[in-house]
Amino acid sequence: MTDHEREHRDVQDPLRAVRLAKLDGLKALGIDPYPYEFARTHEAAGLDQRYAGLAAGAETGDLVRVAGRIRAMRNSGMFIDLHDASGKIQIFCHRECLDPQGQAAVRLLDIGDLIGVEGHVRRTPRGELTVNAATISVLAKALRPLPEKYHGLADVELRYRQRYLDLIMNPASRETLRRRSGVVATMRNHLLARDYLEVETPMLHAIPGGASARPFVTHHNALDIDLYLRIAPELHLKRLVVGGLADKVFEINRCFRNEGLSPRHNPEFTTLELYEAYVDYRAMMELTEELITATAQAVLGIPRIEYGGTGIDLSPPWPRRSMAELVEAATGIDFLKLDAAAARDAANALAANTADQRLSDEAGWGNALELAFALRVEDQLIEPIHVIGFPRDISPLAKADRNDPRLVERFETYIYGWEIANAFSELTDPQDQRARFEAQMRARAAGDEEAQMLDEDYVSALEYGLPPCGGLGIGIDRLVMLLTDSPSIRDVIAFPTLRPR
RNA sequence: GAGCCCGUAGCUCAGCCGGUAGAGCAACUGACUUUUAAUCAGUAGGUCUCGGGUUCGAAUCCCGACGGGCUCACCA
Repeated sequence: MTDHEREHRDVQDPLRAVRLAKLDGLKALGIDPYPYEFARTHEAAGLDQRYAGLAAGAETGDLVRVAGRIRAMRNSGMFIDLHDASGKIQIFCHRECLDPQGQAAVRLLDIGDLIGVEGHVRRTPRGELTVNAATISVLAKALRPLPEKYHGLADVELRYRQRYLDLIMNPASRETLRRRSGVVATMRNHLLARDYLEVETPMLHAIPGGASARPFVTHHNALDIDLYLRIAPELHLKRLVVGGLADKVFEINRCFRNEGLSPRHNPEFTTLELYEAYVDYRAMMELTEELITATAQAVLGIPRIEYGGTGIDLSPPWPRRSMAELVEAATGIDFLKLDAAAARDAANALAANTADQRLSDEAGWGNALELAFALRVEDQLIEPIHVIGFPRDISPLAKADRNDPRLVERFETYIYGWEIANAFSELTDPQDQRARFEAQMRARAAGDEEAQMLDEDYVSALEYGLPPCGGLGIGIDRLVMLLTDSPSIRDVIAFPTLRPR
């Protein structure tokens, strides 16, 4: 169906025609169905709280003004359930209290309309807190009907495409997105309280760096150049530390990766990235634990989550185990004792039983260890854990391990088998950084589309001197999934990417 | 990108064993004036996602397209 056909059908829709006729009826009464303001005195939850002690059957002389969306009408409109963002309040429309224009207007109201009501507060004999409407203001006439009141909007596609309807109908959807806001606010406040400076760095990059991923390409007309939507803010944030803008910086914002969609991948997703001068990755482990337990505490009240029926205790400290150690525990193979060729063979042997990927002959020792980890360890890491001892060849921006040149000072934090955080002792040696980039460029030339590109200006920045520095990234969407028991990333993103209809 | 599953009234769903489509809610008409998914009586509402095919006959069987979900691959 084309847009034009859909629009035509909407115009033909009898349910819509009825509402349009009522709209005209309201105008005929001299009522503006789309007015400019309504001065309300209370939200529903505020009234509930204030009148918690009001006895059933009791009336008050208190005049209040409330506003919200009509969600139900009973007894031919005599009782109206009015919902606002805070909750529900019942409205009573009776000729003994409601003015004549209000009585006429009620007959033209529909479920879904937004109205404002002024009236006295009472509690009905059956115990429902109620406003006896003296006047009714139409605040927005709805031309489309709401979904079914009991089952709500269940169709997942419609829930994502018409999130506004989902939010009207499904309290759980409102709760999830409110918790998301709570997570972000908690992290921001936590970092600001620790003297981190919040900054914003470019979304449009000439060279997409800071991660291994395929970027979106776009075009700037005036400059006539292609630009890339950023895959990570990392390199710009460290430039700010080089400049001494602050010793601690952070950014909470979107990244874009041109890869497949899944219940755990949206093309645009939100990360927290932060950098702190003069500390190493061990400080980042402590900070990760602080931030995540603080958010759980803020939105759940306890440092414990329940995800898909699995209870997970987030209480710190979390164990720190090396990738090689975990792989050996799972497979009996000590990759630290293998050379690159043997490691490749061992990892490929682990993949042999499944349809999994295999390593090419050029793959390094680190790629082999990483594959073994992904195949045999990753999804077993349910309780929070910091995986340390990452291979150097898959970590071009991390400083070498102090004791083992094959490794770097990097960790990833896993919860429920998902990578939630990724952090390093940042590589600050410009010559080493150039060599790492060059190795990436060779991998790229060999066909690895996700290998990182050489960013000359970033190397220049390092040549002016980046202090010893810890860096940390936390994936906000997945963290929110865990904290809201959401099975799909689309549940925690208000407007997830969908194919246009 | 591959495999499996789904698409019926505005919404939630039956019907799928082929015989021209049904319920509840929403809407409309009326009753009822202290209800709580209000109730009662009645009315109206459908290119069964779209396009082909098989058949006397297709919502139902087959093929294709479109949209979605899940799994896998890439990845956070």
